[in-house]
Amino acid sequence: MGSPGCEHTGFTSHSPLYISHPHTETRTAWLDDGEDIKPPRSLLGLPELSLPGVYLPYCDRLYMEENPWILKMTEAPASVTAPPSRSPEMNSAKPSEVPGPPSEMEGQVEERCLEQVQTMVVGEVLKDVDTACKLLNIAPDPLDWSCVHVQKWLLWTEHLHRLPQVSIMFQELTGRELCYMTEADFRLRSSQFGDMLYAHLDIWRSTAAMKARCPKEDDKSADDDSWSEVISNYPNQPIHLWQFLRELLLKPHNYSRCIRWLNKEKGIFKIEDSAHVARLWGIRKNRPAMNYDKLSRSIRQYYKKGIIRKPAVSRRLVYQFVNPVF
DNA sequence: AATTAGGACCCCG
DNA sequence: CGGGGTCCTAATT
Repeated sequence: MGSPGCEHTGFTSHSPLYISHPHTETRTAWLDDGEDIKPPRSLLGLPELSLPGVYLPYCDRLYMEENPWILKMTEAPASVTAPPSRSPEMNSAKPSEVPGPPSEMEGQVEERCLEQVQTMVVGEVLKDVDTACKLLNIAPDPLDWSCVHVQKWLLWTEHLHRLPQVSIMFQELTGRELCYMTEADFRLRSSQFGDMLYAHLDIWRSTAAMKARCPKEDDKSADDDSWSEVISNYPNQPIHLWQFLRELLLKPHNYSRCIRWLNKEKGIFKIEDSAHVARLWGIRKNRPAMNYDKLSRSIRQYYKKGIIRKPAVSRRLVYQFVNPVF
């Protein structure tokens, strides 16, 4: 009876982001889009996040969420196209729109727009790195990673981009060692995805560098009450399943598609996508074989401990925190 | 076919 | 020892 979760937004977590302008035309696409389109080489090796067309490997939900700037950019001479998916009508239709040579003013407008985009992109990247850090319980700077952290990050990246398991090829490597590897080294370990992983790592390093440079740049954003909240301590404090679930629940922006409150006051929540939640838990615990069967077994252990129970009216995939202190 | 409930056993910090 | 992970059986939805 229920419609499965994916509908509300209309985009999938891996819709491509399109940005184009007269001089640069960049399209990013996710690997499982079928054709494997990669960002221009020049973008991959960049030490900084400064680019006109932006490759955003792990900003999954990035700006698919009807963002204002997309509209702005559409009005500007430089056109931004954000095809919702594969709708054939969208692309080729309008010959009248082909712009002449850009005037100077148009160039300025364009630059400003690009600046805006960059700023927002950087913000999003920072946010996503932050989220990943908290979920994985790893430091933002790859240089600080242990072998375990490296594996977590790899699992995470694989998960986010639906890569096959390449993490096995990077075992026994610390973050520092990883950072010293060249792109060629990466490709040696995975001929198909090495460069991609290299690019992702590069973004993390850039982000860490940026954070180091301007450490006060915390987004004020009100919707993310995540900064102080939660997540206790960095060191490898083992996290409990119920804590992890609570973390996900407290980040509806990122995870409401797989787990959400039915009644926050009473602590009642529903797992919308059991497989996804299990995967996240597996990544967090470095247990690639985790699945909902096992996760739910662990939840059931909480019954007799009085941490989680089934609500009065039992429904599938619905649980309740016994002491909802939120 | 998925989910639920719990028993059993094992591993690890 | 506690908290899970893994595997399994049986019942329920």
